[in-house]
Amino acid sequence: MSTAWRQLRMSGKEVSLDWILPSGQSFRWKREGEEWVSVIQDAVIILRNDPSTDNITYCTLDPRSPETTIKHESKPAQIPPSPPKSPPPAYEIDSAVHDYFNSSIKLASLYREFGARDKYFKQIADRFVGIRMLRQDPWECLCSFICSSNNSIKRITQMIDNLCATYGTYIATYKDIDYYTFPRPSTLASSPNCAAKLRELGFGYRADYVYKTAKAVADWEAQGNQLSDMRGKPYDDVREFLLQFTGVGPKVADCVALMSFDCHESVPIDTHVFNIVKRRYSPKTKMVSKTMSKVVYDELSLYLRDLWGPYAGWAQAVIFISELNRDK
DNA sequence: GGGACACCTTGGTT
DNA sequence: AAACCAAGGTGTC
Repeated sequence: MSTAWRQLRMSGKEVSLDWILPSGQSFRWKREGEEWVSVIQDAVIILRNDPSTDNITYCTLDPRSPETTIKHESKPAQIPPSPPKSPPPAYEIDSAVHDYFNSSIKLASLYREFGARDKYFKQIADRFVGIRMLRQDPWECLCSFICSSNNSIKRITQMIDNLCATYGTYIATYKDIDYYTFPRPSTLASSPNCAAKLRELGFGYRADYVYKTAKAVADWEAQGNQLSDMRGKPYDDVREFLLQFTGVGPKVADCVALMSFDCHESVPIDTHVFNIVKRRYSPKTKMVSKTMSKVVYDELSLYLRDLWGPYAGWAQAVIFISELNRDK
């Protein structure tokens, strides 16, 4: 039913799936017992956490397998079933998974540096180990974070599920859950009544943002561009580029820059980080305002970037998750 | 140019 | 139970 299990040679200190995958970087991971399942580069990936060996193994589903194709007749066949593709060769899956987890970046040394620069980080670091940034597909990341505005992780997840099930391409079923590709911008842009449909799918006022941005990106891509071309450009350029899209403000732009465009210094200031700064860092920042504004946003983001250094965004992820789990 | 204000919808709290 | 608030904010006056 699947290709062979392979090893993601990263220790628990380097990556903790249970912290990273459900905490609002990607909104597409499903937990199945000790496994985490999602789609990377249009292939279903199953990650298995093996605490006994302090290692993670993974495999990909073979879409042609009977076990994974049983459910076809039960779905509305609006999308013509394209002939099942064969799974990508193992080396491609390997490189995709390692790329997705930013595996060449060593977390241990980053934690050391953050701890040395910031007393508060040092204080919480022991309880929040293995928190790293994923390196996500640019369009999926951009689209997901447009949906994140004034919203909760739970509902964002639901919206993205609906989006993929409606506009994505079916890949395979695993443990009774169907997996789909993330729809391309051009698919959304050319789909009739897309914005209205998105509202029906629970997007609320974000439906227009997603549709307009999909159209803008599709047009731009039609001229021979690719979002991933922006990788490697300076943070300010990436940010300016992203801010042109409807539904993208400073916070969303910083998230996408950090999580998809390799801008490791980008520090998104969301409501949780804002709260924790008020509570823990405020005396140092002379930050008195109670509400967010563009100026306050820029000040805070810059302050934390200076405090944590070139990989400040990675420290932000740790702080963010610690705040999400404050009660635990 | 900054500061209210509205915005879809869901889930949790009072 | 009805009202209210917050949720990884943004666009618009």
